[in-house]
Amino acid sequence: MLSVAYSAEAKHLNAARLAPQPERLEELFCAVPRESFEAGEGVFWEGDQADHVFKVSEGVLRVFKIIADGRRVITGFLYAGDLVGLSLKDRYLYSAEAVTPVRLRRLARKPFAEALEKWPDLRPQFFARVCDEMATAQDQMVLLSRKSAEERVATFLMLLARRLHGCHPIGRRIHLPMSRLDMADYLGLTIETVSRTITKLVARGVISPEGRHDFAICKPGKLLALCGDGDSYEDTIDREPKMRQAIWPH
Amino acid sequence: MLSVAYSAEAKHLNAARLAPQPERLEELFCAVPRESFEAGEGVFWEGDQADHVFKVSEGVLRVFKIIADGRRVITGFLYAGDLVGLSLKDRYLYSAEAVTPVRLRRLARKPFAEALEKWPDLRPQFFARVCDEMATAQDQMVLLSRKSAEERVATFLMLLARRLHGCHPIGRRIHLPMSRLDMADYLGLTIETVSRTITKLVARGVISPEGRHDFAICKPGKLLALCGDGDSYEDTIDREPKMRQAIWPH
DNA sequence: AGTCTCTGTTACACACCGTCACACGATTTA
DNA sequence: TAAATCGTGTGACGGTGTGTAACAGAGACT
Repeated sequence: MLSVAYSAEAKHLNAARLAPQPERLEELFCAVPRESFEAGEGVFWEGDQADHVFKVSEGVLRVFKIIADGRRVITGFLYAGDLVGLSLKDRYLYSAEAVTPVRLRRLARKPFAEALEKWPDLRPQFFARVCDEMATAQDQMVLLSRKSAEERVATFLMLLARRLHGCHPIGRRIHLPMSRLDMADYLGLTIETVSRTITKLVARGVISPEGRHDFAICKPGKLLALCGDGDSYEDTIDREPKMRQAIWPH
Repeated sequence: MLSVAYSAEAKHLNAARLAPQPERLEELFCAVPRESFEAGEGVFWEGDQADHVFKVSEGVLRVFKIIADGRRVITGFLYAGDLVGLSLKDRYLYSAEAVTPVRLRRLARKPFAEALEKWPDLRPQFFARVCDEMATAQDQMVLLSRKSAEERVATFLMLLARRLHGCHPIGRRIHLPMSRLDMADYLGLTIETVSRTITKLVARGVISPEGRHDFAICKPGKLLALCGDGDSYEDTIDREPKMRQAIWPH
């Protein structure tokens, strides 16, 4: 199963460990075939032996934990380009399911780890990924700990807007591929509260619906203000596209 | 400033980069003198140039973020042995202050990073640290997202009990060095709710106060049940002391 | 001792959000 | 076509936790 579907990356025909030095972490995944998952299908489960690292190439994934009474907490949504399973425990810390139809590439830990050992240039990139994940987790803690329902929803919309901003430099449109329940479990709210809050934002003209899962941002400034991030040093202007190169290890 | 105050570690008299290969990550910090901070004093601030990595050797630190209206979110408490500032951004993601009088060792990023490059055996340990931090953050998200006030406080008490458990294998006593406000900002509650909830736990005989900042756990089983972690695969029995060695990179 | 300050506790009214219930539209099934 | 199912929106209602208090205790200081 060493054949590669994606011909543009055909220069890496061999298994990752035999390939020439990759410049980018993502290239490690080019050597393995893509797998497909239907919407709702599980990729791995919390507590499973954590044998693989994944790279999403299409679609959206949700990662979540379940606690007593079946309460679910979605700790993140993962989009194309994101890596999953980097947390270096022997077992997965969370479960992962496809929100939309998903295509991803799976790499066993061993070759992944060996690649990191072998090519030091990859390590800063890897650190940067883990670091971003940590930063995101911290922001989420802030959201869950101290933000109101409205601030949570606004923050979520801004998050998605920024994410799409990467693809569509213009365009104030957001697409919400996940259900209201997913949003609720991500934001620490209920579906009803999410629904009502969105309705309220629409009523105020901050956003405007274009179907159930698409919205236009009519007042970006207002939406940003509603996030409640009136925060220390973070500037209001869009930061430059995320540096994927870690600052250190030098 | 190469002299070392702590004579028991005098074998590492030189700067970390010149020292013999350390077996443990912590040893990197032996070469630098300890600094002292009074209770309430700041160590570094969110947004500061992240030039240093710290190891707490005595006392307790709180790390936190501030958002609009001065709302504060404490993302963690750090005890002796914990490392701070590992997140690999160019700027600190959070601020750090001393809860109690604190002594810590500070290492510039450069020698720290160089040590990681030079001695591959240290990398798994470093990964393990970051990974633990990630796992803790996830648990905290669960707590903040879906747990009731009582479950939050119970979880917090169990956390501290387990932490002290490392030092005192027996003894069902917990010491809360931080104020109720700190607890509240960590648990996403208000001081009043924290206070009320503790009172309730005392009234039910689950814990019993021994001064404002010390409690005895009278019914450990009950307290554990109140945590709401009735969770999938996590066993009820105490896990073996945390592995500090990462499973991989092998 | 007496006073001041700081932290923690308790009380009560209120707000936000969760719970429960049902309606609506879209899609699937009989 | 009718019925069922699912995701979603909206309303009424109530509970958990909040906010504003006042109060109690423990130290620190004169």
